[in-house]
Amino acid sequence: MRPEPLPRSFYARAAVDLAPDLLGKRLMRELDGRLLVGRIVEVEAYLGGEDAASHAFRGPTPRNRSMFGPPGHAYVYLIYGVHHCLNIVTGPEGDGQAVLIRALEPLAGLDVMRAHRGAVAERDLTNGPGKLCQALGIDKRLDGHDLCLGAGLWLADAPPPLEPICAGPRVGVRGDDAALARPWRYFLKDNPFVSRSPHNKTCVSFSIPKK
DNA sequence: GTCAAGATTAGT
DNA sequence: CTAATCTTGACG
Repeated sequence: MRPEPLPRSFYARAAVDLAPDLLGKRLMRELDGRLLVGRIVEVEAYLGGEDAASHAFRGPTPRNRSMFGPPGHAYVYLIYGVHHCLNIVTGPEGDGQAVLIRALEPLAGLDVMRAHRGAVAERDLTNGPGKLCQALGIDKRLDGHDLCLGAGLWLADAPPPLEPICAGPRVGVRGDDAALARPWRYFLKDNPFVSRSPHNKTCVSFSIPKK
């Protein structure tokens, strides 16, 4: 049976609220009749307006226009002209909020991921935003893709992670603006599939607020 | 039009 | 540390 896609209502809230909830969820990728599955272990929240590190900071452009569309869609862009990065659009339409998927724990279809990534260690298949896109065959053709259809690319529910959740500063974000230093990177403590970062040890413990 | 920097990665 | 080389914003 096919895992059902998470409903649009799941994505219709602030990125900083959704981001920690994405940890443990399954990222499903259907490619050439194969189902590739990864468990989300690391994410970063990016806001619109007040967040100078967000691509949405200066308003819509041809590249980032899908960020300003309805929640529950993908925002895929090319970084440094080389690597693709996958974001989940969140919040109200027009806000430009999104959550960057930074690392996965590979669960199924590892042979296909290896074919895309070459001869690397299993932990290096999907432990970075560019790496996981390459492993899952995600590129700009999926920019704007609706994640609520349950086809091609979508997210499926899963039990809450057993690992504690850590929060810390976002990777590769610099500047003087106060928002830039906010702990909007979330990852599973001591999970070996989290991308290597100097902040992995100096993390702030974090709990998902009860509903 | 030119130019530098960027939510990255693999390789000196 | 640097090259890979797409997208954007600052500038003339």
